Amino acid sequence: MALPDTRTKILDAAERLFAEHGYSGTSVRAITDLAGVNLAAVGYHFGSKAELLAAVARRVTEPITAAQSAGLDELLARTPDPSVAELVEAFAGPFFDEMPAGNESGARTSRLIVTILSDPAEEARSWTGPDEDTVRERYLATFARALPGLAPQELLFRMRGILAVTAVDRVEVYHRPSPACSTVTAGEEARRWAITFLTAAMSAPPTQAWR
Amino acid sequence: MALPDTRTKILDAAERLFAEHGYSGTSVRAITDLAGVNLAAVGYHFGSKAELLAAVARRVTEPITAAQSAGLDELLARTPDPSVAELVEAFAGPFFDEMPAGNESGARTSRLIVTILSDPAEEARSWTGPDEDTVRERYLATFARALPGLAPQELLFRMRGILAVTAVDRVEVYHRPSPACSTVTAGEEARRWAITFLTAAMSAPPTQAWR
DNA sequence: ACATGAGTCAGACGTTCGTTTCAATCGAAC
DNA sequence: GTTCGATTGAAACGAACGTCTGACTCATGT
Repeated sequence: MALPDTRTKILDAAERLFAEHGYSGTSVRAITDLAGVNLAAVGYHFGSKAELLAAVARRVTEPITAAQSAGLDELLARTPDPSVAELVEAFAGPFFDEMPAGNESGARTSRLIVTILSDPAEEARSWTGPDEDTVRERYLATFARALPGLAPQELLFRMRGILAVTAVDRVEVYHRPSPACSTVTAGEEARRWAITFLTAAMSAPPTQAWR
Repeated sequence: MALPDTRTKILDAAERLFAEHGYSGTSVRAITDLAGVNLAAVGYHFGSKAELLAAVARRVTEPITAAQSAGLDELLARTPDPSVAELVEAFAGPFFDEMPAGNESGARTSRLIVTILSDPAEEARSWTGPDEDTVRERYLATFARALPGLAPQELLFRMRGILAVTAVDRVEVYHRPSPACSTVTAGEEARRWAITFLTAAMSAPPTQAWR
């Protein structure tokens, strides 16, 4: 078993700390301390704190984007016109697959995605590649075929809703636990709830007629 | 027309900067510079940066929470068993009312709510009062009556979904003024779309049977 | 006229920030 | 054994951070 190299140790520590405290709230020193490496190693391997964040973000989102793309490929190979439920599953599923039930690192990964997506820091918004846009456009087009009569703007609104629910659900928007729900929701259960919730939402009749 | 006093000027500037750059990303000096007041005024009027955030957060959320509470009162006075659509409207509506179409300060308010709700900084989580919890519990109970057969955990999941959609949609509105969506950033249209989306989602059949 | 107290001011406190420097170290190629 | 590029080490850089101090302003009450 080979020890992780300095670069990987930095990425792991940064992933954890960015997820817990955000970009501005995490110092380079805290990262190198947790990683057990020298302070200058961040500058050497990544150039700057902002580029480190970009590397962390890419490492986390790449498998998700790839799974979304592969899922759509499979779906379209099976049937030319997938159902809304199938599309929701293929789009939202990979977010949950990164977080198996009881897997602490998976929970941290989800938390990281949310933190980065919602981080207002300028550095947290300029790391995306063209893949994310491509996948989103492909799903948009397929959803449009499955939901005729829905105006493009409203479809876009609903797709943002998918992202919102899958992502923000991972954060405890209510930071206080409700007395009604003391038990933590397991990953698999949340996945099924989200699919149910989002499939119904996506299938809603158009708010206003279009065409 | 009376000029705003120092305390209000600080609150206004802090609201804007916290919304744009988050808690950790905003310095006290940036706030006082924008407000045109002395640096020490923050310490004098609020004690610390964390307490300033709490004051900003309370000023923004209080009218929303009050409107949610009043809306539920009206609804229950009209009918003992409101529909899911009515409940969604009463719960999610006030978030949109804070952002009239074309109102820049309203957009900033929405952005601030999201930023504070999702800010991982410790200081961003200790400002809520008991009102938010009370209102949430009341809606939870009424939703539970309108949706028999839905497990409490799944109901809580769905209520988080409401917040996720209303909140994160505002982020996108504020940050991505893409030309395709510039016309739809109007508050009233997004409001109707959200109600449609969320009513369908809340009305979905339970994922698993309960009781 | 004078004392009072809330409010404002410039300035400095010690700390932490991201980044940089440069010497020391290592492994492999020659 | 020597050389050399790649990596790590300790230390320091200037800037910015949140907070605090003590003097100053000024309307108000006496």
